[in-house]
Amino acid sequence: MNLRPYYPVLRGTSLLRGMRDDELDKMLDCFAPRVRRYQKGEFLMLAGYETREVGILLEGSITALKNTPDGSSVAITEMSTGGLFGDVLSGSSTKSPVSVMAQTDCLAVYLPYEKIIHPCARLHESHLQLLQNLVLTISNKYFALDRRVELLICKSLRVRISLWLLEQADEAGQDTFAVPLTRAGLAEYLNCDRSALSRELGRMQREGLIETFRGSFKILDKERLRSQCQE
Amino acid sequence: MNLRPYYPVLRGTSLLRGMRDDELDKMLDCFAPRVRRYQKGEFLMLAGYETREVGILLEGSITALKNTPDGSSVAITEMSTGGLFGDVLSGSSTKSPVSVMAQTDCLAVYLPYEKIIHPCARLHESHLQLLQNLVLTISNKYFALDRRVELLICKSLRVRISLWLLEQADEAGQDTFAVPLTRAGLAEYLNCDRSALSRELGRMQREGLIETFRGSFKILDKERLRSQCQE
DNA sequence: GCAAAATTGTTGCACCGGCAATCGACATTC
DNA sequence: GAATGTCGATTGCCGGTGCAACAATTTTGC
Repeated sequence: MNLRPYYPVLRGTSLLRGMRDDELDKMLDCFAPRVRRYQKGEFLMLAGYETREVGILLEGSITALKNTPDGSSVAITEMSTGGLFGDVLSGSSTKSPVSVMAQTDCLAVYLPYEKIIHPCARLHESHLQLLQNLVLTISNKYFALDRRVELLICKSLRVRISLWLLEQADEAGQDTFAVPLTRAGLAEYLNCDRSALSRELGRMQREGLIETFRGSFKILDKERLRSQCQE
Repeated sequence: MNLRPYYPVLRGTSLLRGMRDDELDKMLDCFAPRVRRYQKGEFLMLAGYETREVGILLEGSITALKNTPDGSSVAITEMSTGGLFGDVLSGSSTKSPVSVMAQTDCLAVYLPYEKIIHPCARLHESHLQLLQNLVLTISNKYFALDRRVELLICKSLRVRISLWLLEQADEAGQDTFAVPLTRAGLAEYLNCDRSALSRELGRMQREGLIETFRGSFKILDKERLRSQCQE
């Protein structure tokens, strides 16, 4: 299958960021990737199985589901066109802790991990860049998870919220920002009850620390907010 | 510096697992690694800085410290000879979230990340293995952290303990096992108070679920223990 | 433009678990 | 053997937060 029409998508991924057409040509020639179409609701990946391929979503969107200890499953991430999945997994010998389901009809291409990790003898410069990108991608996911842990181990909800707000503001580069999260979603990320989150955000507003409206947040007193984290 | 005396140590690391002498010779020749000695209490790595080297501990032991939001720092890991540090970090563009301190006098060798990620033109087979090992190492750390998150998001302490016990038993391959953790250490991992942990373990013993003595645990009723995790 | 569904805020209640203090069992050192 | 330090267990207290229920508002679908 000719992947050229999808080169802009591929270039947008953290794995193949900024690669030129001729570079992609050469690499994809090496990889001989398989491409597959899915209907909404089909599974691209099943929890409990190993995988030796890195998937890139060319069309549509997907949901990652994690099986809870009690048998049901909860959504943990959503990804749209250009999304990468199986990247961490294919490099490890672990069985997948998540299933990946097609949220809409979609199209995915799979790069064999063996080919990625074993640069061919021609040793294309772009392949080395790809390797670096792979490690970078995985490492960044590691640190994202690490920050999450740092949030989760904070005992009081007030601290978790404060840390999260400061982190978001830092990321946004300004003290006013919006996030694409509902209250329920934020509560889940912060691992607390939705009503408790509302309650605490309300308190923090009354104390003049922040202002909130839906997904928008404004930090009014950064210093005092930082001091909330002390314990 | 001649590293030959340390080849057994290097072979024991997840990065250079099982490499033959001649392979190590060739690779270390490529890498031109630096070696440095530290006195007890010196820092091998400082939080807040980037690093572009993977460190391997050749002698002695080290402690990884994480700066808490309130300014102090807590120990999160200890490593002895053969320990690997900076592996995840050097592949990312993140600033180190941890400092690494020499717990005893020690000796470390540093492999430049650039050289690791850019296999030289001679394309040694062992270098490709090294790359695979690097990705494997980082991926495994990711999944270890992922399991930690899964523990932490469980609301009740009873569930967290039950999950942990089942995971440990699974890892040990039998229902009786010992872990090198004090109660305080376990409490920290499970993110709870030490006394609360004792209380709950006591309750679980009275209920006939488990038996504990110091660092030893015995699961008496695996089925019922699993059912504890339901909510 | 209306009904249904989703999202958010609010509040009372109950209870889990953090905290602090105390005790006993052991190990280590002088 | 006395002194000291480490580790685990126990207990009373009470504050934070999960839970359930309901109201207010916005969004979605037809």
